[in-house]
Amino acid sequence: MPVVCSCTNIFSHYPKQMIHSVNLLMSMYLNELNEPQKQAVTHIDGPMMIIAGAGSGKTKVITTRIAHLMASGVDAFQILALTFTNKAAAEMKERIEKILGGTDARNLYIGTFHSVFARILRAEAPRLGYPSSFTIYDADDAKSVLKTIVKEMNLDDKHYKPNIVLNRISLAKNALVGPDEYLTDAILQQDDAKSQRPEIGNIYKAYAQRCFKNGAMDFDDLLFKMYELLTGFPDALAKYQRKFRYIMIDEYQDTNTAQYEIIKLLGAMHENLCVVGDDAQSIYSFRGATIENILQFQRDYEDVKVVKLEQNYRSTQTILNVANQVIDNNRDQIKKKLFTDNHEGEKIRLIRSMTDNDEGRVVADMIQELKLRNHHFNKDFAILYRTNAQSRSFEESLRRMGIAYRIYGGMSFYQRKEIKDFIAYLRIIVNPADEEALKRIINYPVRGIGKTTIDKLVLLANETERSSWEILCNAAYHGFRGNTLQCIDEFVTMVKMFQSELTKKNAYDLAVIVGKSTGIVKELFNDKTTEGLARYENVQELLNSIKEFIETPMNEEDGEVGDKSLSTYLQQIVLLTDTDNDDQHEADTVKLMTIHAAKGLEFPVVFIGGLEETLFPSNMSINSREDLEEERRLFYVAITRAKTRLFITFANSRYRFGQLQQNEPSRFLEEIDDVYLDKSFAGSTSRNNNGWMQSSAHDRMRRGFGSMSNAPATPKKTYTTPLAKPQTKEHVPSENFEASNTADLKEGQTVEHMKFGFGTITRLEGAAHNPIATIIFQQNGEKKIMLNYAKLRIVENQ
DNA sequence: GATTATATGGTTTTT
DNA sequence: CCATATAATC
Repeated sequence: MPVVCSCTNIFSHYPKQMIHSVNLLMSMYLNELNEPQKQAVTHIDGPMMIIAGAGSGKTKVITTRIAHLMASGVDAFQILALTFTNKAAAEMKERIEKILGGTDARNLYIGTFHSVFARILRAEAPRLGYPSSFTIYDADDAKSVLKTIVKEMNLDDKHYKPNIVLNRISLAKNALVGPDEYLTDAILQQDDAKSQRPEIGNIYKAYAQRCFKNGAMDFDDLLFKMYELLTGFPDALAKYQRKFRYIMIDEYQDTNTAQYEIIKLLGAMHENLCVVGDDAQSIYSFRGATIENILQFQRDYEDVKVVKLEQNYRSTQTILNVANQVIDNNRDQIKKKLFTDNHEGEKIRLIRSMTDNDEGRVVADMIQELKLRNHHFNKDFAILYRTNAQSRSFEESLRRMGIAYRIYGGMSFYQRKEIKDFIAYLRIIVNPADEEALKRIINYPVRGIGKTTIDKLVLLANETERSSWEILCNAAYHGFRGNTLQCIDEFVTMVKMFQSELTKKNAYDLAVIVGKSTGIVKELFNDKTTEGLARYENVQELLNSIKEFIETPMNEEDGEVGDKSLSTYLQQIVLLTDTDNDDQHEADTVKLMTIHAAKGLEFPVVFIGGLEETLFPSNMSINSREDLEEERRLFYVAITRAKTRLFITFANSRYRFGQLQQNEPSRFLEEIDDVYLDKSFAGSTSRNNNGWMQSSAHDRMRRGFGSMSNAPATPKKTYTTPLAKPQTKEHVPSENFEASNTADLKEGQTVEHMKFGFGTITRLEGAAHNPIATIIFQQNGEKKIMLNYAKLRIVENQ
């Protein structure tokens, strides 16, 4: 090999004969950068802050900089890069690998705050009194613990709702306030007293104790305990300071106090800290993030190099102008001048519709049209919205049009009941103290350990300061008798068997044994309902995912605790989100997601839905300047996702909690100059008015049949038009359609169903309170109709 | 003790 | 509208 140093592989994709010297080599990838980008990449030692505007090539800069560090002789093992999502981490890894062409990138420590800290905490757990196989509680587990604590403390669960309490505790942890400090902090106590919830501090304390007893940490603990580790154990601090010589932080504007302090500690020895962020895109203050961190960064270190990336390579002039104009209404911001060399592009289209369903239909129509006229693919489109609940109307119309789509976020695969139940078994095997897992499975599948027994168990556990599991193991001693005792013993024997297999079998084989021995798989298999089938498939999918985990070659960056153990698997999946499964990411589907989930992504064509008061901005956020400005930043993020075309839509009214609610157009719309807008679809008295009225009348009728259309969605699957080939031929109800009294129905009658059309009743059955009619429809064949829900019109008596 | 009917209340946003 | 918590019934 003719070339100079160990850094050859970086340039392996360049023709060899071009390679003459290191300087020339470096200039090759540096040449692809603009001036400020180059400055950011080539700065090696000392603190640096990169203010990276939307679409300014931030990821490119970070990845190139890491490659450059390695080219300059920095050991990959000494580089730590922290991101907010697994997806961002994965993308970075991939891009660095591409630049390096070799395997060196494997040794980098790249991951989310939570997953990197979880890994470290697992290695250091004993210092903190935790088992190294500690469980990570997700929000559901945490809320469940809180619920039991509130009950045990005899507090009113109407006042102490798990969501509210957890939020409060979460904010405290993110601000590095422990239970004792919480209880003695006058202001916090005052706040809680004011909101009629004076006991939150005590709940917090009990919650922390309970989690510890259960050998569990919640999401926030992964930060909080990491901080405790670094501050409480100087040798641990020194160890990681030495290890991470170079640290990079992505999305710095979204860091909270805990993250900020941890970074500060880790970076204190070498001060090779590089933070990247954009204050205009700070959208996580509800999670404790504070823009202050960006400002404070310059105060904390001397000689901070500051680089601003202001050239946008993503969007058209028009899109950028609109974004700039909107964000300009915010008072709190670092002034930037984003510019682009891109084309002016088309105007932004503003679309008004009557209802949320119309909004969905218009967007689907528009996508169809653009596909035909401009040769777009499905994957060129994204539909973004403020709340997950908004996805439905888009989903329905895309389905009806036969357009393939994929929803990100919402309930993820691992949050489904059947999956959580199965996983609970795996959790209890690894960590028998995990009360939440035990609670889920102690009587699933039903084995005769009912409420009475469980209540007694919990009482005993609290009295004796032991875990429920320990008590179960000595059930006879603790006074359980007869059939109950037998059931308990059988359960204990089974779980102990699993535990003994833990060291002998790999995670997949063990999971298969669990599925068999518990009877879960068989039970789901025997459930032939649609939902049961979906659940069965989901469990199979889970087993597949475990297998995949086992078979994936081990990454060195998994470091000292990296292994294929069950507990590593469990740790990995709680920290995974729906958005992270990027196996489908390249699939040709329209992408639907919240704006939060869309951060960092870009799409050729973007639709932003629901630009209405009370929704966007959310009515939770209109009472303070800070909150409103965050909503505006959110809008800014949404706008800047678009590369060439942007559509903004809003509806006059939408269904909320099953009721039609009227809304004003969002105040944000007034902040956009008309010269950038195409409002031909937004007029209030346009010719389309007629069409709207008709379609919303149609909507109103369809609403009556809500029960028919919600087939359970299978996770991780792309919806390629389940309704494209409709099983039901659409029927337009007659003018005079009026539901008849179902008590008058007789066999042999001809009836009209609003959806299925005309048919003849062949059979009437079912209990009086739940009568069921079998009807042969002319268009749609035989159906069983629940008369309590369906509306039927008697056409003629036989 | 388990299965099923009824009531209630919930929508920001996420690791 | 939907999901989950409680009450009612077998």
